[in-house]
Formats: sequence, structure tokens, C-alpha cells
Amino acid sequence: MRVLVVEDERRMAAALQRGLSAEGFAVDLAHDGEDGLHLARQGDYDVVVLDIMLPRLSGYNVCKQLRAEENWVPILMLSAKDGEYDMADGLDLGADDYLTKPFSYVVLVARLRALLRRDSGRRPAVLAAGDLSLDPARRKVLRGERAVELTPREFALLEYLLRRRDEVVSKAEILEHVWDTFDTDPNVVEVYVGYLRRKIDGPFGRNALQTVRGAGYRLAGDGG
Amino acid sequence: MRVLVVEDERRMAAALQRGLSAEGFAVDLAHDGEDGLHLARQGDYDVVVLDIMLPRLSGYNVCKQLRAEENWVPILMLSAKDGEYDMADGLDLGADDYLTKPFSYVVLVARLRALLRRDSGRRPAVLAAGDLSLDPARRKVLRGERAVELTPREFALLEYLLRRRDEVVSKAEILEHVWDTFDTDPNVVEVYVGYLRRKIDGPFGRNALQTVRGAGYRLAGDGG
DNA sequence: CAGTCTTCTCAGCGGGGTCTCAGGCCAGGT
DNA sequence: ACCTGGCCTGAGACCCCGCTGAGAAGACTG
Repeated sequence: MRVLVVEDERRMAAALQRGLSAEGFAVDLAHDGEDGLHLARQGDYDVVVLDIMLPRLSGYNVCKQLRAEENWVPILMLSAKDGEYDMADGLDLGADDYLTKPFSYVVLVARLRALLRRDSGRRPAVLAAGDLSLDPARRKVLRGERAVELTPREFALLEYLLRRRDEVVSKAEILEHVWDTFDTDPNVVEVYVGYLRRKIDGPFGRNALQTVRGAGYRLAGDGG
Repeated sequence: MRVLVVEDERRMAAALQRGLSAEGFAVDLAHDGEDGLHLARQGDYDVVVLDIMLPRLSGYNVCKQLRAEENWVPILMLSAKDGEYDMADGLDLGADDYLTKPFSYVVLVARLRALLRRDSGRRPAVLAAGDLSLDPARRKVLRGERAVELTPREFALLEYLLRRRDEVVSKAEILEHVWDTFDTDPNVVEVYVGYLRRKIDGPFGRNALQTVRGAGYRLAGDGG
């Protein structure tokens, strides 16, 4: 598996190269945005790790540029927590996952593997489960023919659940991926699951979004 | 889940022990590098929390030594922010994750769980015995075509038995792995074995889950 | 500045899950 | 046949988990 790491901080870049090589990845490095963009364009990578703060051309723009060129290589974004951009921006850009510094090395590897596992082919235009569909680019959700209005947080939650549909996802995982924190009261997840249910399952019948007591939630692949 | 904490600062060590125990981990302590290395060598731990600044033998060397001995127990390193070593060094050594003091307790627990989860990523996608199958990710259990509803405890018990199918497993082992305790009345295992039997073996015939009097239980590899 | 929308916290509740207990049952040994 | 110790099981109490309505705080808009 070939990985491109775009990171200007030399020590960090070197550490990542050593670490990922030890995990069996073939690692190339780029130290600024333009080099990164160039290399990524060669198209030989299975996944790109992209810092946002870069000299010459920001990760933000590298990502935007690649997507504009219809290059759907999986991208994992890195950024400082207090930075100019946040997770919502990162995902807006067409990044596939997002990590804030300082990040855990283990988590990085886990996310990389998850990205590689996900789809080695083209990036699906829309996520769907039964007659429920979500378009990440347009930020639109449909239940059958009917459009569903979601707040940003609700949207992010549904997107994450759809990406892992049929799997049971724990509240901790949801907090980590949708809220980008560990130490938040899990109750907030319960509340938002409630909101989502009212909007996509309606007052009766459907239950696309199932509770698995003691384990988490599961979005049914057939849409309920 | 068994955790070894190697930390010389008594107050910190005690705090970690209390906190992690409350989270359901079984915690052992070592107060210097040599003790830590000794205990880690016994090999009974699922993860090791290793301070870098230690008397007698530094965490740096403990880690190096273990890896040299082909011991790949997951290691989470702790160090002072301004310390001699940094993240790049830590990862070079073969540590699996790295945390700088002062760290958030919640973050520590989250990282530990991530480390423990990582192993589960390498586990087979679905466990089976005859026509009985269990999917950890989807949290689904099937007996032939029929889905079986299990509570969390029942699920954990069946998962453990399936992982060791055809082996005789003692109640003590079950208590340690499924309940995370030693000193609980073993009767609770008998009760849950009963629950499981009703759900996977049905009222007659099948007996996938066999009693081995005086020794424990065995899950038959052919599913009964 | 008032009004709206979103996010998140809090407290109460209902119900399902966990565990304890006691009595009955079964196997193996004397 | 009888005893003993291990195992099974029904009943019930407790408690934790997840759901929900209310509302405070903050962002954004007109």
C-alpha cells in the first residue's frame, strides 16, 4: 500500500515515515503543498495524509485542486485544533477523514486502514440505505422523494452512520468522529439520535436508526 | 482487560490504578524500570502504560528490550513535555502510542481503548461453529437463517466461547474475560450459560454449549 | 436589539438487563 | 441406595441505560 505524507515539519514527517514503513506501507514524503500536489497527481497512491498548514500551497487548496481534477484518492487531513480551519471545513473540501493535532499515532494508523478498507475504487457520489440517501457534496438528504432538512451536526452524524451502515457504532466512536472529542457526555449523542429519528423515521413505523443496548447504534442497510 | 502501569511517581501511579480499575481494567503497578520489565515479561498484559523517566531502567530501555525479545505487547508511552525524548523517539522505539504530561485522564483511557481495539481489527470478521455464527462488527448472531437476539452480556459470553471453541473453559477464566473480575460468585456464569442455551440451543436437542463437570464449559465446534 | 436556529446540558422516567438467592436436580462415589 | 457436591433454574430486586422535554448559551439574521 502506497502512502503519500504531505507535512512540512521535518521531525514529524520523518517519524511518520518510519512508523508507517514499519506497518508495511510504502511511504513517500512531500514537504510543501506544491510538491504534494505534484506527487498526488501521479496517481500512484492508495491514500494521502495531508497537513493543512503548509508552505507555498495549503493542504486546503491541495485537496480542493485534486477534487476539482476528479482525483478521488482517499485523503486524511491533519490540522491544529485551534487552527484557522476545522473539521467541518475539512470534510466540506472532500477530505475523507480528519484528525486534529496532537493526534494519536495509533488512531492515525487505524483511520488509514479504515480508509483503505472502505473503497479502493471511485468515491460514491451519494451514500444510501434503502430509500434514504445523502449527498455529501450537495449536503442534501432525501427520504424517498421528500427532502429532509438537517442541521450541520445532524448531517455529520447521519453521514458517519451511513458510511458504516449495518455496523454497530459505539457512542465513543461517534463522539470521536462526529464531535472530535473523547470527553463529552455521551448523552449528547442520544439527543441527536433522537433528533435524527424524528426527521428520517417519522412518528411511526420506520426504524432505520436502531438502538443496540449496551453497544451503540446501527443504521439499517435497507433504510428501515 | 489487564493493564500494567510502570510509573515511579507514587501519587500518579495510585491515581491511575484507581481510575483504571473503576473503568473495569485489572491494574498492576511497577515503580521502576526493572520491575516493569520483569512483569511485562510474564506476558499476561493486554497493554502497558510506560513512563519514560524511571529509576534503575528508563522506559526507553524497557521498551527497546521488550521489542528486542519479540514481545509485541501494545505500549503507551508517557513523558514530560519538555523531556529529553519526544514523540518521534517514542515511536522509533516501537511504542504504539505516545502521550505527553500533563495529559487528560479521559484521553489516556480513550487511547488505551484504541490500542486494545486495534487487536480486534486483526480478528476474523465473523466467528462461527457449525450453523451458529457471530459477527462482532454488526453485533449479529445467527442460528442457521434465524437471527438470535442477545443482551450485551450474553453476546460477550458467546463471543468469548466462540473464540475458544472446542476448548474447555473454566468459570474463572470466563469471569476474568467476560466480567473482568475474579471474586464474583461463579453462579452468575451458570445463569448466563442457561440464558444462552435457551437462545441458541432451543428447548430440545442441540447442545452446542456443553457442561464439563468440575472443569467448565465447552462450545462444540460443529455447533452442536 | 429582537427573533430564530443550533447546540448542548440537565433531570426525571420507564424498562430492560444484571445479578442474587434459594431450592431442586443430577452425577459420581461410598 | 444414599450422600455429597456441583450444576441448573425460576423468581425477584435493583440499577443502569437510553429516551425525552425543557431550557440556557451562543451564533447568526434582519
